[in-house]
Amino acid sequence: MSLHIFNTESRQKEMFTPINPNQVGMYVCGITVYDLCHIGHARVMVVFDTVVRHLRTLGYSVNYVRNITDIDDKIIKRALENGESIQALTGRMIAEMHADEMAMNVLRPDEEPKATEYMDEIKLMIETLVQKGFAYPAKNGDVYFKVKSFEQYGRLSGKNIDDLEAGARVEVNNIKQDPMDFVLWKASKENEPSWNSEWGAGRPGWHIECSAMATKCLGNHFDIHGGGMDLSFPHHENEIAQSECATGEHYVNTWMHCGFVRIDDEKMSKSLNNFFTIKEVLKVFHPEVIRYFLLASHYRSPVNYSQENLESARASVGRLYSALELVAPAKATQNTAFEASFMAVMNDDFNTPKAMAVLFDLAKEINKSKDAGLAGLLVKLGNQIGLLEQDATTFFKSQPSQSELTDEAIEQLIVERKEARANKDFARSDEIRDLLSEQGIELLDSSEGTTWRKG
RNA sequence: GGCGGAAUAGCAAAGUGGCUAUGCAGUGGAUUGCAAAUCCAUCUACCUCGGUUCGACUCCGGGUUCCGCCUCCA
Repeated sequence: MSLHIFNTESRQKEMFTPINPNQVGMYVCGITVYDLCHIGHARVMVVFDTVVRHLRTLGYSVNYVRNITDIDDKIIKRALENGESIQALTGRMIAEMHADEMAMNVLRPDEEPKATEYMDEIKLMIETLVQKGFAYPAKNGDVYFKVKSFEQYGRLSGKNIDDLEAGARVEVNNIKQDPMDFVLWKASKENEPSWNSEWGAGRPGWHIECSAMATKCLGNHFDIHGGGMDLSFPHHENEIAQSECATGEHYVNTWMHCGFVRIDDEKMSKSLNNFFTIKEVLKVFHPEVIRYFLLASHYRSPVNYSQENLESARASVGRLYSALELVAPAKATQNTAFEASFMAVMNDDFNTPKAMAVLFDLAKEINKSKDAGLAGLLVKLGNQIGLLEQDATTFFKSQPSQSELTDEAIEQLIVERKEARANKDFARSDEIRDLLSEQGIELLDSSEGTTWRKG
């Protein structure tokens, strides 16, 4: 049983074999930090977090690198609008991003290189490309990559250079030798942050940042490179061109791209202004509910964000936790068919929806058998994909809710209801149940007494 | 125009050349003072038209519709 991953470049599932046995180098394109992260960003974070967790479960030592783009046109523009410095803006947004990740139970990457801290590597790579004849400085101080000098350009996206030119959506620019050429170094305008270089003051283009950082952190040739679908062209195509021309080595073995989060069947994005930030959604839904929602579809498929879908996800996660509330987990039972299926489906290109189905089958078995070892196994397998990390009671009490009631006030009402029930005053008892129900608080009676939960 | 991806029950979402996916919701029953949770049973499927096949939702071909990329984008 071995891991198979769908490689965007070959458009098929391939058996995964790391370059160095037992070690995996993985680079994922991170965020441009000019605003808060939205649910689309959350998907990339959660998907690749799940990939890393599974690779580690398989015993690989993973070096997970995810960059931060902390210099770019949008950042400059936003800082100016806000009347704050670029560092203040990016520093704030990076802190917010880390807070979002922590809330979502996303493990921090092993390295988070920032573009502004890799200027030497970036300039060196551009220099090499110019020296080797793959790039040229233009008269205005920009430096461009000569797309036609790389014969294999288009091999990742399956695009043909001639078709691209016919598309006529490329920037009109008489400074470039060819309309397809893309910028490696941008001459700075007045009042823009800049770094000195042999081509004059400027800053790097977006594509070269990733090539330089990935190469510096993981070497010229590494195992996995990931990102959102929209990055496969032109960003990743350009990375291949830059890196392979500069180093002369094959850049990446496996390309992974995750699908979009949609709103009303349209891509969620900042430019369309139809996005929900992670923070907004966390106000309404528990982080594990959001994580479940994102993993309940295959990572390459689109997911549609909606209130209904999140509510359904909440009920589903609740079913898993109900089993754990019913049976306190003990040490996980070893060598079960459940675990074998779970591993098998995860090894099949990270089929998390099928992995969930295994979890539900397991939950059903726990409900029937009351087997504490199986409950432990449910927790163990859930944890492998970043779910079921909480105690069941804590989970049910920590659902975001509109309730104004304090825990003490709720307990108070439960005591009052207990007395009413003892006196067979069921009218008052039901009144209290309804009152709490309106606040989103559910009461659960059992032989051991009454407990409550939110949601 | 070029390249790529989708169409599965009320909703969400996997998958398979013949064998119950799974979850939410619904229905009937057990259980409960009433509920919740749970268990048992149960109703809803594979866009369309052809072809291959003993047999296709699954393979092949033609349609239709939707989405993404080709410009910054996760």
